[in-house]
Amino acid sequence: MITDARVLQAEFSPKEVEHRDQEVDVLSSALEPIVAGQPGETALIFGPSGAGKTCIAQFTVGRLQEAVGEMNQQYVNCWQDYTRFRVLYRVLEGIGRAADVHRQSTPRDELLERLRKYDGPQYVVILDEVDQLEDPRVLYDLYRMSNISMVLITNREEELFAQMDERLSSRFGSSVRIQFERYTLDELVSILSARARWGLVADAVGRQELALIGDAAAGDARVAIGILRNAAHRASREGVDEISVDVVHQSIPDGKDEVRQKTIEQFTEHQQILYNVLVDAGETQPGELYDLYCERVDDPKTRRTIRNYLSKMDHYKLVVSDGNGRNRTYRLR
DNA sequence: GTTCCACCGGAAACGGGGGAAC
DNA sequence: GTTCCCCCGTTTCCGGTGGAAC
Repeated sequence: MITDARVLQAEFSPKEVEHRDQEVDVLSSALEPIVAGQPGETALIFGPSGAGKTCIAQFTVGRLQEAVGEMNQQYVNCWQDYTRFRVLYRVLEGIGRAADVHRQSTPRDELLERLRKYDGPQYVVILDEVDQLEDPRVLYDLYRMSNISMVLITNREEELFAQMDERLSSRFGSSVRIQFERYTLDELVSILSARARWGLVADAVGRQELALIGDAAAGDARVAIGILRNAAHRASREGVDEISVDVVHQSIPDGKDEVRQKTIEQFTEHQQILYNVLVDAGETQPGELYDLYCERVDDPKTRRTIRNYLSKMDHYKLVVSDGNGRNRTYRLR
C-alpha cells in the first residue's frame, strides 16, 4: 500500500506547493535582496496550525537557495530550542560553526561573537513557533548580524509582540507580514490527493474518503496528512489495497491525537505522571492534583515546579485551567 | 468592608552536570 | 585530580489576586 512513507509525514517538503502562490510571492519578494548579495527583509508569517506556514517558508527558502547557489539556511523550531543559547547554537550549526560548542561550558557571548564574525554568504534563518521563545532578545541578537535574514513563524502575531519590549517591537513592527488562512476542504483534498499519488499505490484512496479526511481535519493540513498516514498503515495491517470509508473513520481519532501524543512523549517522567493524574482524575483542583501526584512518586517536586509543569502543558494546549483563586481547576483539553 | 486562604507567577538563588584549563 | 565556568531545571521567597466567610 505505502510506496514512499516520507511523503506521508507532515514535515515532508514537496517540490511543488499548491494554493499558496500569493504567500510564496510575498515571501520571495521579501528575500529578493539576497539574490544581489544583500540581506532580505525580515518576514513574519502568521496563521493557524496546519495552514502550511512552515512548509511554504522552507519551500521558498529552498527555492531561493537553488537560485542563488551560494547561500546558507537553517530551520530552528523554537518550541524545542526555546532558550537564547539553544537558538544561537542552532544558528551556528547551520553554518558549521557549532561543532566545538558545549552546552554546559561555552558562554553565550562566545556564540554571539562567532556569529558576529560570520562573513560568509547570505544566511536565512527560519524561526518556527517563534512565540515560544523564552527570551525574545535573541531576535535582536540575530537582527544585528549583518548577513543574516530572518523568517519568523507564529500562530498568533499578538502573542509574539506581547513578549517584546519597545525596542524589539519597533524593529519587528515593520517586518513583511504574511497572513495564512486555514485550507478549504477542496484545497485539503487536493493536497491529500497529491500525497496519496506520491506515497501510495495507484487507486489506494478515493475522493470520497479524502473528503472525509479533509472534513475531519477542519482546515489543518498536518492533521489531514496524519489521518491519511494512519489510514494507510491500518489498511496495510488489514492486508487490503484500498482505504475504505470505515478505515478512515477508525483512523481519525489516532490521526488527530498524534501531535498530542508526540508532545507527551517528550515530557519528563514527573510531567507524564502529572498528566496521567489528570487523565485518571478528570477536572481537579490544584491542591488535590498535587496530593494525587505525590501519591504516585517517591520524590515529589515542589508545588511551584508543578505549577511550571501545568503552565507548560497549558502552553502546549494539553491542559486548560478554569476559574481563579480557590475555585481554580485543571482539566485535559 | 475586612479577613482569610488557596493559588499564581516573577525573581533570585541553588545545585547538578559536563567540558575546559591547569 | 581539581578548579572554574556556564546552562538549565528546580527550589525558595514573596507580593499579588480573587473568591469565600464573616
